[in-house]
Amino acid sequence: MEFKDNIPIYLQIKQYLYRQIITGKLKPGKKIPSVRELAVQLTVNVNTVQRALQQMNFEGILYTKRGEGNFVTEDTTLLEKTKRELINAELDKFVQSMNSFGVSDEQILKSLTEYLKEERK
Amino acid sequence: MEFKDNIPIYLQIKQYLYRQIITGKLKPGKKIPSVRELAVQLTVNVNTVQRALQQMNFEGILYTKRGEGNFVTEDTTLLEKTKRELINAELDKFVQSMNSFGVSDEQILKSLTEYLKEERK
DNA sequence: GATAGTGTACTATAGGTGTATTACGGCCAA
DNA sequence: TTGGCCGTAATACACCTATAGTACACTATC
Repeated sequence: MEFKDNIPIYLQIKQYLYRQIITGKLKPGKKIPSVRELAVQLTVNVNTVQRALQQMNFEGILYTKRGEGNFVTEDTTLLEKTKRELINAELDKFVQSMNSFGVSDEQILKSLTEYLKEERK
Repeated sequence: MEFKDNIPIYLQIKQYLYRQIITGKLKPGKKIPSVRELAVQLTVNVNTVQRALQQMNFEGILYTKRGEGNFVTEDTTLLEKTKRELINAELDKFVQSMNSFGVSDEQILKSLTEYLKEERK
């Protein structure tokens, strides 16, 4: 996995895992790869993976069974809520950013529509 | 100025200045506040400001007159180009992010439209 | 020339991040 | 019980970021 500089890797791992979970690639109640496996797979140190998992554990999106592994929460309500929140945060960031460039709400929609058209080529 | 953790301050300063320039709050050819002034204004160390300015200097968006100050470039073509690039980068990030959440292009437009409606309340 | 304001450079220090390594304790199946 | 996975913890090291402080060089102005 490639990591951007300027953003801590453990945060990028969190993002990665959140996306895996939200898109259903990692399913509720299912075991996720072990810290050592993830460390190898992401070419990162075990400690770095662990920091990400610890936080996600704290956030309730994962739970840990010592000696067994980490599992995706079965709380589908929380999962849905998390997804909505993440999407909303993206919208927030995006609109705020565009506004700070002096782009009005109407222009944002226009730009995005054009962009999506361009992208499809 | 409030800074987000997890992103280097000097990068946030760059973003801030880019936005000031792009939105015309800092005009082409005009002197920008001195490093010491900015440092106080942004409650940050001089060195941190300087790193941001150095990079922007290198990028051509600013030019330095030693002993006088930093000035916004008069190359309006570059300014326009920069603005387009920054906006495009935002669009890129946004769409990519939404896609990674399993949101299709059509859904993105829908979500954004709804979001903007909500926001206006 | 003196002064004030500008950018620039250097050192030292502190904290966060990431790595490498070692070690310990829990779980499970052979 | 043993061996092999698990998560967890602690340590030491290196790097980047940010701060603080000091000093120097350049410019304009009086």
